[in-house]
Amino acid sequence: METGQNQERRRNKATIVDVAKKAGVAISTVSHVLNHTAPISEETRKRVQQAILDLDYTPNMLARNLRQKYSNVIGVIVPDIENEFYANVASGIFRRADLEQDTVFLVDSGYSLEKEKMQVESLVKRQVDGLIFLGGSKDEELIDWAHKQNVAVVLGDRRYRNYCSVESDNFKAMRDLVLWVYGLGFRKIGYVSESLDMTNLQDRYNGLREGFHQCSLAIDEQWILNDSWLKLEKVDAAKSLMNQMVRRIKAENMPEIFLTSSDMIAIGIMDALIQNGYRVPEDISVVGFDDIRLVQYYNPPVTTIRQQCRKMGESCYQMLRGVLQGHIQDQHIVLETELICRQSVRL
Amino acid sequence: METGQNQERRRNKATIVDVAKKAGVAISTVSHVLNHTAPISEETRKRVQQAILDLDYTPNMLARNLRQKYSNVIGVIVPDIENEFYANVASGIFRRADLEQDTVFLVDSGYSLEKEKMQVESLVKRQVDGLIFLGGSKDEELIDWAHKQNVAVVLGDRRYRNYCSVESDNFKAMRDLVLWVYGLGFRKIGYVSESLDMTNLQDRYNGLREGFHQCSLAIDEQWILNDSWLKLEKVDAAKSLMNQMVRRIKAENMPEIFLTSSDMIAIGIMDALIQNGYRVPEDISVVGFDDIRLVQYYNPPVTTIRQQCRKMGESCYQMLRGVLQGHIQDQHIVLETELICRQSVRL
DNA sequence: CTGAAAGCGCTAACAG
DNA sequence: CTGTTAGCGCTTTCAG
Repeated sequence: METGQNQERRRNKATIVDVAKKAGVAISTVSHVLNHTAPISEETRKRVQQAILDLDYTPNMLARNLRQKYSNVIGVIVPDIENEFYANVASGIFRRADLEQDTVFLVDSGYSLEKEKMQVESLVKRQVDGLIFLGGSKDEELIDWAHKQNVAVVLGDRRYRNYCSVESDNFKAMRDLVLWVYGLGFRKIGYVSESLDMTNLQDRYNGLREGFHQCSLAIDEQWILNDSWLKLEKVDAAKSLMNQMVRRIKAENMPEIFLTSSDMIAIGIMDALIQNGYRVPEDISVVGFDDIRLVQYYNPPVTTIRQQCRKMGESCYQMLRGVLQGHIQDQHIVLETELICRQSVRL
Repeated sequence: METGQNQERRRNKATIVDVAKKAGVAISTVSHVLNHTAPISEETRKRVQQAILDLDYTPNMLARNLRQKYSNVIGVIVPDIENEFYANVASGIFRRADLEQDTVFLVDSGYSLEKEKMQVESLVKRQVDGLIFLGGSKDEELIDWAHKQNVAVVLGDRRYRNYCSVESDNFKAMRDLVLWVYGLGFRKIGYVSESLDMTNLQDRYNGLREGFHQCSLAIDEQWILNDSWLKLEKVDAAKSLMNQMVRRIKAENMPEIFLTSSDMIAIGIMDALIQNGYRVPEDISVVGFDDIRLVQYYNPPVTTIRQQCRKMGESCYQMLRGVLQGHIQDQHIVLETELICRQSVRL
């Protein structure tokens, strides 16, 4: 932004001084009627109110917050707002925050640590009271830094140290899923996931292993895909990766079912499978994760693990308020998931 | 937020004074090394840098912006971040803003004027340089107010007065669509849209009428649905509304094709149609609008009008920078749309 | 109940 | 090249 220009902006905005002058009262009186911070005679209040209206005065929060040491603003950092899951969680935060008097500012880091750093610094420098980190990875230093700068932090869909957090029971979800498909008779089980650099992904993978273990199944590495590419362009990456796998593995050696860490990945896989002549679920079954809107309309509708996105957002916000008020710390909420049976699994 | 608590927060944060003291220099010197606003000897700079590191000092932007009169922050207001269209546009803004040094804060108004008002006021009071309003309606006063408060405003996917705006060519898109389906042989054409309280919706509707006019087709009101409910829960509302229509209108009097103002609505309609025994597109065809990801995976894949969402976001941002720098005003960008033929229209 | 005055943390002249 | 100082707009004692 060009400075010369901007210095012109806001030049003629009315300040509290103007209001005081116009109303013929002291500055502090205006402040008091504004904040109901002292009893003011009906008569002067009226005059002040009128002056405010006349001048179209709007208090400058920067100045106010500079004094007050708190801003009633919280920041939310998401890796990718186009991802329906994050959009849903964010929505939960917004809806919940609307009920209070907080304002929440959302920023999108685009899965880039560098950008995230800029965003978080920007938020912290503007004295937000708290920060909610949704997803994200390898940014632990940043979280610690924010915390050291005295801003309250809450983690959503992830976990780190003893920062307050709320997440799904990823381990249990995936373990139980394995047990379920095992019960259905599946033995050749594949798994496709983003690289395991996020705790939630790691948990799911661990749950998977535990499930395998409980069923005395050995993991066949050739059926396991963990690719970091899957994080950014889930559908396309999954499609391409699955195409490779189909080329690499003969039909009789393919898994009977693919479990995944994300609905988008499941979609990509099914696209590839179908293109390669496999029928879903007759030849190969697929299970998603998240239950985003897309999967219920896919053909076939996708069996998936539903996360309580909205609830997650609401809990994050509630929790943040708790730590802000000082009566919560080191709390970790775990949300139950739910298996949604549709038609992508052969029963 | 409880005041007592918050006043404790940030108590021990280092300020520029601490840094100056520690480095044994004047305050302004610190400021200068921070902002590269005067040449500083290598030696003192080093000392200052070290002090900054030692104290974990972070500049307080509130204080800085209080002096500088501009904040390098822009705000984005969306009606609903869960709506993929807005998420895409927002993403375009974020991506484009990352390239510059601006930080952008997004807020979600949840289609509520009251909430939007709070959000916008909050943004303006915090001295954002500019605001991008995406969608929204009946908030003209608010826009005027923001403008009067000296913040630059740009409108996305809408239009109002001579505020800078960027939107799709909604009129043309819908008119051409009518001509196209007419050319395909369709004569009984229905239309389902949110209520016409947004300029973009109004434009589409006008385009529709113009198309009808050019084809010398009369509009059959019983085939036209404009319901405000469709704004909030598009799919469910559309489904329910279509169920009603099916019950109201005998099969032989149903339209041969439904045009819509949104993909979500198209989905809802198709769901209802299919549930009622109609085949899409054999019995009735449907066309969407937006080309969100969902529709390419629907069964059948949906023919739709693609909007350049990402581009819209990028243009909004660019334009805002333009007006901030003062070399743009009263500019209105119109983005072309594209007809994406899939299988929901009988050819 | 109202007013005067001291800052909050920082920048921007202006001197030295 | 470095230091002094006067505010930015507001809140908040503390007197009156």
